[in-house]
Amino acid sequence: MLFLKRLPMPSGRIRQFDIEEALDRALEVFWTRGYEGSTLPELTKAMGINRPSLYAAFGNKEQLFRKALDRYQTGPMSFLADALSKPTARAVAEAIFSGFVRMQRDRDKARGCLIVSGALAAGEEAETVRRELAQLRQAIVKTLRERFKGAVQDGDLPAGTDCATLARYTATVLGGLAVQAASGTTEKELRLVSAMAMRAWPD
Amino acid sequence: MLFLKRLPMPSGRIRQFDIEEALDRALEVFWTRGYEGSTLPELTKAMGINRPSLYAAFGNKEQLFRKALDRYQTGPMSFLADALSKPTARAVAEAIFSGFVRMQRDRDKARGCLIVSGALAAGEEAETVRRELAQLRQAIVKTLRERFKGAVQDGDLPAGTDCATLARYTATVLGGLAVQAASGTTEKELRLVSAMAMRAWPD
DNA sequence: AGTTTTCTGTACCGTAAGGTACAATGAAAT
DNA sequence: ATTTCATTGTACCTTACGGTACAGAAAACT
Repeated sequence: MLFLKRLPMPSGRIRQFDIEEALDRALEVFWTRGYEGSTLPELTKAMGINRPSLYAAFGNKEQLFRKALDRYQTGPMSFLADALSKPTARAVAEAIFSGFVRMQRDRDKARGCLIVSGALAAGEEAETVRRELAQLRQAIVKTLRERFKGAVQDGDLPAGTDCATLARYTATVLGGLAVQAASGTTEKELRLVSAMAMRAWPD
Repeated sequence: MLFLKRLPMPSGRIRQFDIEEALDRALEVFWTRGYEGSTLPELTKAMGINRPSLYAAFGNKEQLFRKALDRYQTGPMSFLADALSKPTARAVAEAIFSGFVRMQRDRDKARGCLIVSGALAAGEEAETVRRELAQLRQAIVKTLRERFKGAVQDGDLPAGTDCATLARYTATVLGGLAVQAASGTTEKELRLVSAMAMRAWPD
């Protein structure tokens, strides 16, 4: 006899907080402080929950960071994936830069980019997170490269274009904008830099 | 009656280690781990000294970091100040990019740039260091802007050039290269990106 | 109603962080 | 040889970290 798994009928006390809202608050802390710089007291205070609730809902600090990172990519950073569907390679890059610059708007403490400042250099205990972020940055380069290769086949980009370098240049400017944003550079200034960066574009 | 200050005659046990060599080792640790990620055990082990020696010679962790940062600027990063004396604005930018790329050569763990990855986002206790690094990054932009303004007056750059944006673009690419280097991008790849970045240059 | 089950809050655990007291060491000065 | 005094090594301090035990609270099931 087979027993069907009862999916969502746990009984017991229901969660007193919204799990996605708490995740947004955690994201804000990680964004501002980085992975290592974010402490459990600061996280729990920002999330409005206590420690055992955090661990029950998210596992531990590292898993919480990963979930916040996912939410970052599908939320504030969603312009990146969206940009890929722009018609031309140039439009893709423009959408990425302008999307990032716009994302910095009205942001108080959490300036820059979580994928960059989450853990650029870190201690031994944060090595895993650091390495994962580095891989993610490289994965973004790879995605861009594939997109640009398609653009060459479409005749959008000139034949013989170095798509790998074009992708790395795009990622480099994006990362550079993140560093600038974290240094207090204003939105308007970032926009001017983005426009200048596009002058390097082929054609 | 005036007493002359006896300058270098302390008697007592002499220091058993070379203070500049120890500083170089500390720099390597900060470079790899960032300010927060560098622990006293790792620092003292790398420096080959014990804790009281470190505190006697350098003050504390924060002051040690500042001294390592100074040494970084006058050592590995000296190409930046040197680049300013290049004859043209374009040559300045080229020297900065190629200097940074060359600096990454033969570097094992300490990839990237201390000014960027030392403390991009950090906890409360590292706020001072983080802010100082952000100011330093902005100071670099200012220095470049002044250099480029001079280039306009020399007729090297076209009249009406937006020197502030040009300076910020240069710093953005440099910061982006630092992020890329910290992500494992190779020297050759960085060189190609640098060349592409120069395509945005005026004229 | 009572039982079950999950979440919440307090209070705590072990560990590691940055920093220091203090006695021992050893080179220079007398 | 003795005194002097900064450096060295051990051992320790306080504090804060990430993580958890456990009892109380509250919603669903019987």
